[in-house]
Amino acid sequence: MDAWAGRIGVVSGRYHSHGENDAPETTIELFGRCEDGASICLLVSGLRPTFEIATMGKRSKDDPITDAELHRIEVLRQRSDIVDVRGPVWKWTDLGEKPVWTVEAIQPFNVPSLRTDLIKQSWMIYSGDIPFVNRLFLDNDIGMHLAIEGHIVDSREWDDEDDVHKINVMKHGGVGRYAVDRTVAVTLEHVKQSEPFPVPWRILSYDLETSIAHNTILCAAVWVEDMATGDRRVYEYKGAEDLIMEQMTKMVRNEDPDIITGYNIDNFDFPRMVERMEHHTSRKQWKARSNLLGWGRTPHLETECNRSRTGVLPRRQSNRAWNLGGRAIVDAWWQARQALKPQRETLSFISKLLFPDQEDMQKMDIDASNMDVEWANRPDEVMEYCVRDAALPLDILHAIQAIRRKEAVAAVAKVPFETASNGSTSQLLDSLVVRLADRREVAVPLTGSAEAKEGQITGGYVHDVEAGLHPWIAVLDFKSMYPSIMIGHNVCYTTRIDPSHPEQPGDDDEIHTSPTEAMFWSTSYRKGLVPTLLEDLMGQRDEHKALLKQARQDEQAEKEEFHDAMQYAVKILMNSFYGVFASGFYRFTHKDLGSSITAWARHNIKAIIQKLDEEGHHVVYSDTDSIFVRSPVAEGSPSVLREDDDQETIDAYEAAKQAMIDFGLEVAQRYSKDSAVLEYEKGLSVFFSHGAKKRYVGQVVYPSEEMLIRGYETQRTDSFEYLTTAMKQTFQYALTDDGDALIQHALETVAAVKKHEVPARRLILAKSCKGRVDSNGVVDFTKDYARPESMAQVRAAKILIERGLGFTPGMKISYVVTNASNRPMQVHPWIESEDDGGIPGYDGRFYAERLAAALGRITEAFGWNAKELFAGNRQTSLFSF
DNA sequence: CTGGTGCCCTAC
DNA sequence: TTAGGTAGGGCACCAG
Repeated sequence: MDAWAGRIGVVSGRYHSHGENDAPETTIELFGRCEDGASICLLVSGLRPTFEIATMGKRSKDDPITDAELHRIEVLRQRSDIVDVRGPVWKWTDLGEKPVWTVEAIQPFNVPSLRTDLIKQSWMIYSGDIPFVNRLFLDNDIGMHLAIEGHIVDSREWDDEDDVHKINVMKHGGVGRYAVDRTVAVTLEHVKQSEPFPVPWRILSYDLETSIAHNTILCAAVWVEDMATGDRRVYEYKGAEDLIMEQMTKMVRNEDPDIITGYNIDNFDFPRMVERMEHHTSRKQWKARSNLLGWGRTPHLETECNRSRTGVLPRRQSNRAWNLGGRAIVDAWWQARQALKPQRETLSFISKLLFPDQEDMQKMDIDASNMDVEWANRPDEVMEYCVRDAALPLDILHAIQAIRRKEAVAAVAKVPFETASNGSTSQLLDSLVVRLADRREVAVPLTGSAEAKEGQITGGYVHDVEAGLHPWIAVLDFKSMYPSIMIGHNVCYTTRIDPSHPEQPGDDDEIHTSPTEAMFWSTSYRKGLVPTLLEDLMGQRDEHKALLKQARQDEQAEKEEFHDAMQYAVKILMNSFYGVFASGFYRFTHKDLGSSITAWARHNIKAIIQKLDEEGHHVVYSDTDSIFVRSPVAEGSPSVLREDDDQETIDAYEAAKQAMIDFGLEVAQRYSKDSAVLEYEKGLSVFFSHGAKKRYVGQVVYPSEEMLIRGYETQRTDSFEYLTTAMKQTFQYALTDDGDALIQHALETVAAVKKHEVPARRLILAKSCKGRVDSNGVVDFTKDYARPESMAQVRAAKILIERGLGFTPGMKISYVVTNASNRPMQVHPWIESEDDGGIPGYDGRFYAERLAAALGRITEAFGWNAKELFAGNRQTSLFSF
């Protein structure tokens, strides 16, 4: 058999159980792509399913193992469903140091029932809910980029008329011939971590056009791209529905992509294909089902069709991401929504946003709401449209660098690509925390074993804002506040001092006591897992940032992109720690962790605010980890420069700016203490707020020149463009203290919309709309909304559904208010393909009122309130009440 | 008209 | 069945 060595990127993994009960074997199948471009299935043998047990109750190293305990272990060893019991090893637990035995089960799927049984027999279970594939990543300390030394057991080009290769694959623990270029067998010890490298993924993007009348698939288009070269190929399918599906399935298995994408495939294309598969076949016809939709990397087998996850057929558990054996399914809609937070979420809107110059990409030449007629009359154009819509998701994923960013997250968290793209935050952290716990001999509790968190913990402190304009504001920020608190105070599940714990500090022990009175060991006694990991991540980030800078200098674009993605991934991961550890369910959670972190944060920031105030430096605003403080500049210093200003004024402005910078840097230095680093983030020549927390605007003059807006309607995706633009202009005037122009502009914009002089396109509102679609396509809103009919976006969505225009739960619904004089107000969905969105006009009064309300908060500081803005003058309103 | 509730979206 | 957190503003709706 040919030896094979090389580097691979892992998309996802799963396991296959085989062997007899008296000689059970479990093989891990890792799927992915080799550095040379070939796809691969790696068969890893040698890992056995295990978990750990210990006795109940408190314990310390002073309590030796008793004969009774050894007897209990011996009884377990005799059980037919236990292969072996090894140990013990003394490990840290929240109830003291305990001897921990390792129990080997027959197969991974036997673990849950065995676990339950042992709990009934009063055993504590540790590491008992780690998915088997994860065990390999943890034990070998590997991530998604691997270096392998194995041997080839199968290759795509080999003929196999007499099943020789199939039998060989099965002999090495496989389920049969995999639909990959090469299948490589390897033993546990030859699976090693490699340096990260850009994996030459193959991505497939597809789009279906379907009949509105019959739900059938009319045609399909597919693009396949090799990321290494950028080469793309297109496939088109039409004709009988079952033939379309069979041909597509053959193509998928032949092209063998690692990642499958499309626009809204999670909620439309995949559910539709499964539904059509079920229409054409019964559950028993596994072969026919495989032929229609067997897109996984595994052979077409009955067992593969019956797998509830990572099998040959696409599946999903409830509303989570779809899964498929050996490939990752990444919806371009979801990625774009997360990355761009767009105002609207249709494919055409996103395309226009990302590729404004490419008009042919956006041309809407097909009436999707009338697809059956369009297909009957001009099938070629429909196909062209379908081909274009299949290509766009690839362009979108490139534009937002979605794949490389997920790959970087996977590399940092040391998980397969699929876990980074579709998994939860706690899975990413688990990967790092559990592997360190194993190395440190800390027992790993089960998820859900922690005491449930009752109610909410108190969060960050938000200082009241003073309404109005404030000149020369220095903005100071704590650098990674929560992570640095966790490091600085050694906050961890494993360092918390519980009054009932056998391990108690003596008088000489220095400990950290939080404002909530929770106590933590200092690092000199024992350093926590979390502080260790966070420090390591901080170091990694600095490294990548330095290499990024170097690559930029050397103009090495690829390297620059890589280190930027890596440093960003590290940042994301670091910021996830607090949230997961403050959650109620994580395995290493205790309610004191989260509340201590936020208590320290509030304590620190309030102390600084008070000290600054005592020094005479007024703090105008503060939120969680930031402080906005008035700088001591010369009295009468200008904070705005105008074109005709004389040199003296310019000099005074520059002097004030310099004073602010000096002040900011000085304060940052003086108030930084150990790991709590206060940074001088930026300087504002003017800061404005109407007096509401989390809503402000500022003119940044250091380190760059820009307008900074937070919270206001300009930042919100459920506002309308006309308001957003008007408000931005208003802020410009506010920051230059030009009250007259500000009021004039506000009055004009309100008056214009009142008189219907504004095109409806500028008044589109959009809000996310939940709902559940059942198998018949009926949408139920009552599970998500207390009163669905009272939600404007639901009413608009119902009109869309009625007209056969499709509805995706979670997607934004665009609508225009057509009549707000009655409650609930009348709304109309905006339909891009129709003239003027297919709406019968708009309610000018409604929009004028909303605009006046929003702008009125700003203009109030300049003497005009919302009612006056709406009326258009101040006099009448004085007498109107 | 007012106050309470449900919901969305944002800042950190 | 399903997994990062809390603080906060503001809108629409609805009961009284």
